[in-house]
Amino acid sequence: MEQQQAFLDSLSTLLDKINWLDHAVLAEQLADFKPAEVHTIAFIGGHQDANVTAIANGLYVTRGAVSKMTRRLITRDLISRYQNPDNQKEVYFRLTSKGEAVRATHARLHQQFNQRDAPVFEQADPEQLQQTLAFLNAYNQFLDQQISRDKTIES
Amino acid sequence: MEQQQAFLDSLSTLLDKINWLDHAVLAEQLADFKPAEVHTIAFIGGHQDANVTAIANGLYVTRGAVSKMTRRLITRDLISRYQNPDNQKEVYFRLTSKGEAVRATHARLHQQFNQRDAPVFEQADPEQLQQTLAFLNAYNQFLDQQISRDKTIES
DNA sequence: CACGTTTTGTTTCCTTGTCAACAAAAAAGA
DNA sequence: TCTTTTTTGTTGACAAGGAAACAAAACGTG
Repeated sequence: MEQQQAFLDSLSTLLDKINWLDHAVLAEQLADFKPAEVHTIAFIGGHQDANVTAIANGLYVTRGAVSKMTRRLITRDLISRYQNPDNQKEVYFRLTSKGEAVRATHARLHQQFNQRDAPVFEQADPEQLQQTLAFLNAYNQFLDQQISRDKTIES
Repeated sequence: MEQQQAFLDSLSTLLDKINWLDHAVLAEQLADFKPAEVHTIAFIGGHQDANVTAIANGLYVTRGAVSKMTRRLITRDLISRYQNPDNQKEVYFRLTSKGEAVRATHARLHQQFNQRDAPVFEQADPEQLQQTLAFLNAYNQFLDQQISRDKTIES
């Protein structure tokens, strides 16, 4: 049990630190764009025909949040909105050329972040790394089960 | 490099899912309290003589955020504020009995969350678990170095 | 001690997100 | 087909936090 708590604490602070470091660079290199804007642009750039619901699920935010964010990105000419002729309900998004430029910069910075942390992965025992990935996968699968079980109970 | 990215993705979505599941229970069992309120109460309950700066560092938020939150918690009679006679600058906090009750409920729910995920830890190879914790520790230490290096460069 | 520097806490404005209520479209079922 | 249910996107009120500017207290050093 203490091990379990230690794991979770380790995990949360790890991500807190990474975000802290990344954020400083992002704020400087993509100064004209808010973090959430870049985040959404990156997702749309990586997922063809993404609609509001898909983006919300992918970013783990509500549809309301996505609806507002996409509206802003459209007015800033970073994404464009389109629909399927035989579906008047769903709304899809794609990047404009301006949005694509942001996505490219973001991808470059991400590689830079990876390089920053690369030593940790190079110095680690490959076996240890493998074991870690395996455990994270197992945990993720377990949580997926829990979530789908929750959803069926709710109904 | 793909391994590194896989690791980070795995990690982020893992925490997203845990938060999702926890949040549903918290919202129901501690309906009168916002997540951030409970979070702050838990920290103060676990750290004697916590001042604004200490809480901010511990929760990875700004002092401004803590200042606002503590003000609210005081008006809701969940914490109380006190100072040291020989220091007119720092402000410390402790839980009221009402706050203590919230902390206790929160602790109980946390145990419940741990029990929910216990199977993952029980079924995992102890060696695998050990390796995972070791890797997380190594990564955390590396980031601590990076952060302190950043701070010295800034100056 | 006195003066400049640092630390601490607060406040204001802005960004981001949730929740809940809603309307319109699509899907499901009788 | 017609009706009911579900899905999808939007909006408004509000919660939460960050950044920057600020005042007051504490510290450091000549």
